Amino acid sequence: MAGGRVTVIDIAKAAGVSKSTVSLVLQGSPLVNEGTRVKVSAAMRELGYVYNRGAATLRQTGAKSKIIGVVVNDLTNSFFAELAVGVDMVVQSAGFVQFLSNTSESIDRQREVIASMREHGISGLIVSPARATEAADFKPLVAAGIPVVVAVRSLPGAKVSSIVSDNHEGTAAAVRHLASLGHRRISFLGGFPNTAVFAERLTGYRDAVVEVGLGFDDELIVSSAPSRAGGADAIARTMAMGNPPTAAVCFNDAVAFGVCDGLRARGMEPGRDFAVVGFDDVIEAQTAVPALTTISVDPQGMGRRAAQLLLKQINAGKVEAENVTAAVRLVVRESCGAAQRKSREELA
Amino acid sequence: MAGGRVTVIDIAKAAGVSKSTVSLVLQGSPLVNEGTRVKVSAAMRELGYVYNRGAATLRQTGAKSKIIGVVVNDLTNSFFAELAVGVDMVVQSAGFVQFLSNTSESIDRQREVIASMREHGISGLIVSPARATEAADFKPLVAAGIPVVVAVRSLPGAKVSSIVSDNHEGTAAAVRHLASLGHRRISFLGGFPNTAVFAERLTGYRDAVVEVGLGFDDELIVSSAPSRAGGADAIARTMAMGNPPTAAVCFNDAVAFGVCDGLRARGMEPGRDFAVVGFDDVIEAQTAVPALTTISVDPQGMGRRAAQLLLKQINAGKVEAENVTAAVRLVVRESCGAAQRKSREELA
DNA sequence: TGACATAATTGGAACGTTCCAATTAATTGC
DNA sequence: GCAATTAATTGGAACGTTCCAATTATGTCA
Repeated sequence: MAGGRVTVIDIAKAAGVSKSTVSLVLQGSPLVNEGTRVKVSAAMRELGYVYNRGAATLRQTGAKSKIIGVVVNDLTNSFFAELAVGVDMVVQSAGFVQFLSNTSESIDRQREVIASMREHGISGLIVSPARATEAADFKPLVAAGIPVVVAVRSLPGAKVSSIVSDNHEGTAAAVRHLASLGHRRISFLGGFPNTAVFAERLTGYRDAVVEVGLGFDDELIVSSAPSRAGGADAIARTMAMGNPPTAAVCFNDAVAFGVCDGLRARGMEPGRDFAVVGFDDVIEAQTAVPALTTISVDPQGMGRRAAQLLLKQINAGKVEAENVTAAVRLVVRESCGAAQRKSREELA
Repeated sequence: MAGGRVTVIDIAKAAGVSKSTVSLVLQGSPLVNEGTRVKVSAAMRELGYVYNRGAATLRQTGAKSKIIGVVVNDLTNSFFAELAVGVDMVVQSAGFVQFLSNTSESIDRQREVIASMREHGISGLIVSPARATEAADFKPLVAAGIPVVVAVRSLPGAKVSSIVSDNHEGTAAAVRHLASLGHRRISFLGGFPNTAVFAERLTGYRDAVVEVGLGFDDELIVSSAPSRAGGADAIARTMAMGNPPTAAVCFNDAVAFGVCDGLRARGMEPGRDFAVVGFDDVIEAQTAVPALTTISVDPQGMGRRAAQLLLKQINAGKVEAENVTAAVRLVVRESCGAAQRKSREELA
């Protein structure tokens, strides 16, 4: 059975050539005669040869391991699963293979995972960082010349490439849409204020709100945990104030769902009595009742672009940080009160 | 910057010992003196040493690579994403690292991916096979002594371990539940008849239907694509017959959603006019309207068990196929008409 | 024919680690 | 105080590959 594995020497012997020649055909060199090439290939098939990439990588100076690491903070969230699929697509067709790990927002786990990946000689890393990640955490990587692309969540001072969705434009579009529906008091609900994503989405809101001629009112900003429960909490606090808003753009879809819950608890129907817009366009957004109007970012496309960015850097050898922002688009469904109730046709 | 990487020899020199000693501390051998151990460790930290697992694996006879491969047919489906997370958990805490790839149901892709993993020297493989996978596809793996665990979809004649959900018991439980609600004509809708999963779920249905004293009626079995569209189609054909059923257990949740669509198209409300039960308990099942009564399988738990199974085999050295079936449970929500609607009845 | 270019092949050395047998240093027994 | 034991350490050799310089075979030109 598992007798000694068959090596390049075995097949050299079988084909009556030297191991060097075998190596040459392995890498498709034009130096080798057509006749010997087929002879060698036949022997490989015959003996069931499997290439030992580890040995090859060891010999080659440098780190051309054909492995790229992917680290996401929550694979359970379909947004990140899609992201990983996008990465896998392009990485795979470039002849690389993907090391994927999930950190569950644990920074310790993230450190372990990245260390392990380094030991395995990854030639690049795509990471959607766990919450408390600091820019310095990637210092050793870039010092070792390993390209890093940070995705989804931007990392303030890090000297690495990044790809994030256009948070600013997203919330701005949401505000413009709500204003066009006649809303004059629009809230911004949910999210932890000390994160980069929050800051970006908030300034998008703020800029748009003055752009359309509504004044900016501090009172209308109500932060909370970026979760369903957080949303319910935020809307409760919001509606308790003197001059409550009639619409809200939410930090993300989870918050938006919570806001809907909270509205119903006060006897108000989202979409009819109050307009709600989310952010992310998670799958549930289309099937929920009412279907959620939200800002859609294409996670799979984002994964693909992240991978392309990384591969470019790997091939270039030169590591030069590049920051790209992915376009987003407003998807109008029911929760903003604008549309026709026919969300279901989107599903096919 | 990226000057030659620091090796075990460099740190040996720095610590004033031999490379052998360094290797010893690397593997935590008790043979090395405490004093030298700290000296060496210090040097490692100082010089920023990173272990080269590839070189180590090369030296060690055998394939102890500390890499395990995970191949899923559709990572976009949250069921499989959860599965992967479960695998990652236990694999990770056992000091292994996960190579995850997505095949998108492409058998060619699957072959490529597995070949690539072999080249990288995986010490085990967990795979949820793409649709047309044949048992023979894993022959080379097991011949090479690489443990394989097939998950979710069983592979008829393969001599590998497997973990599948208890399909038989699942549909049986659904039938019993519907019968207890008074239904006398219960359909089985959707799914491709030529798959193992279909066969298991169907016999579960069939056995239960005679067990509760309803006769088995061929007419009540209507197959279709295992998708939302397929479900809509199946229910249309079903309701067109002479003596239509009043309830259906569906091949999976997607089919069940399609059945709901189809019912509404005929002016019937699922849960009130017709009972629907799904299978899988995808996330949308809880948020849909009406919330879907379904058979829940815990994909993350399944992933964990698959990983445990695999690790056991890796450690045992002996490869001995073992087949386990994971328990399922009926989750009663609204679509079967049993539960009282909470707050959403106005949509009807 | 000899000189020379070109095509194809080849033996060793190297990559960073672990293993083995062997060496040295420290400790014990009597 | 010397053999015997134990504790620490060590220098190669080896893993399977690729690279390099060197070699052999083949063809070309006056």
